[in-house]
Amino acid sequence: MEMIPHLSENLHKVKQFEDLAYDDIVTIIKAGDVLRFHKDEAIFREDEPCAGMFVLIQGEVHLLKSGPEGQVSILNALSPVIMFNEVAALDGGANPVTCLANTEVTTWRVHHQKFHDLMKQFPQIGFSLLNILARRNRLLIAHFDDLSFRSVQARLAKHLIELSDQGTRVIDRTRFPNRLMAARVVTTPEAVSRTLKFLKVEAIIASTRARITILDFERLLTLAQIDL
Amino acid sequence: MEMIPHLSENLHKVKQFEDLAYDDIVTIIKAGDVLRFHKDEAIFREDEPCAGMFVLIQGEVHLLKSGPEGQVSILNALSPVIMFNEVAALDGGANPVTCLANTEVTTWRVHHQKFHDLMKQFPQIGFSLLNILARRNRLLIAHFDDLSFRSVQARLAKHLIELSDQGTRVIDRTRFPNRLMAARVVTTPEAVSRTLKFLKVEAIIASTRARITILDFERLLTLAQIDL
DNA sequence: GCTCCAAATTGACTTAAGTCAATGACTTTT
DNA sequence: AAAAGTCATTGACTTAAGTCAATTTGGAGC
Repeated sequence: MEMIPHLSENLHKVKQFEDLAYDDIVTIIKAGDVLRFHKDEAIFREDEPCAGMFVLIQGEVHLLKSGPEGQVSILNALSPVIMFNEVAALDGGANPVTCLANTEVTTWRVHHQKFHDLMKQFPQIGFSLLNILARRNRLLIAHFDDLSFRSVQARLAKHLIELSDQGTRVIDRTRFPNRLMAARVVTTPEAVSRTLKFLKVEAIIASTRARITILDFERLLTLAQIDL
Repeated sequence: MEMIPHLSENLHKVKQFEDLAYDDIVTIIKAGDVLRFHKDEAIFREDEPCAGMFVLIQGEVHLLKSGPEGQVSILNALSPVIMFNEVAALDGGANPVTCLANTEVTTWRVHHQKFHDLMKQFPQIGFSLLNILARRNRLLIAHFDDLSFRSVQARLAKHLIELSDQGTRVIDRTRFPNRLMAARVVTTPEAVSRTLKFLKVEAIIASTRARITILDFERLLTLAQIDL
């Protein structure tokens, strides 16, 4: 338990836990375990019995759905510090999605019964969970909208905007290979390649094997069908 | 306020309120208003400022997203007694979806600030909201899965199963015209028509202009890619 | 009965996007 | 440096599903 100081610091960053005293945090930490995963390892899989409530401490994880022929659609990419699988932990049902470690990953986990005990003991956890769930809901509704009304081109344009939102206009293709973008946009790597080529020809992006640079944000927004 | 006894009975059926005393329910009712809507009237629209938290008392409402060319994708059809627009009420953001009255409708509504006051006063509301949100989340994840991996044929097969789940093997086409099924399955009325014809030729359903009868549940499940 | 109407059906066509296979470019290993 | 491996790119083809425009159907009302 030499990890408790370190962990408590991390758990404290989880919005649900931010109003709690140090002693309470220690209590909470003791209710769960630290689990580590290697890159590309499955943390849990959809339809399996509830794996519990996780907090991502280090690394990056992907929440995804997999199709009958091994296709993969990514719902969300998570960075620390954040909760996940809270839906299954709440209702005790099967994991709704598959969760893969996209890097070396450190998590903290509580079984869902214990999680319920904690919520009883610290009602604050439950209340802040409401915000998380509301946010997740909005994200999922946005996905529904995208898949209902946007073409692959529009979805990819939107995704490029999102990727560049978090920093510069440059996207490192070794971090985001076509296969990964395809999974996020719900299409194939070939379609990504062709769409990127189109954007390149139109001088909306510059693209080498190593990186994509956004040249014309305005037109990308138009293609993404985003009206401001 | 002659409606209070009637309303209190209805609100009591909302899971969030079931543990509350009569006096508390009266307090809650007074915090909101009863609103009525005609068939096909908009109760609120997506992207507009938070319309508040609603409870459906009577009638049926559709939660939907609308596309740039007037297309419509239905996320959910609600029957009493149930809450809706809780996401916007929680975070105070814009309504995430459009809500249409599918029949004459009676609702009860609280503005989101008052809703927050109520949650403070009656924490039970917040806790049971967690369950609702978890359920909504699972529904949305299922939609994501459907749109990612299932063809129109598979989605329609699934929808027919869902419709017949709630009763017999017979579906009244005057209640569920092609346009409506298309909106639920995220496709066009023509595609619904063609798919129904295919199912008819394959003797999986019988279909007249008035009603659809499911003949072969097993094969419908297979087409819907549902494995039990 | 007949008329009118909205919805369903059907045909013909277009199109976005998936599939499969070949090639090319860069990286890592040995 | 050669070999192997991975990923991107491109071409050729297929296919599911959307579009548009008749045409048909089965009421609802007269």
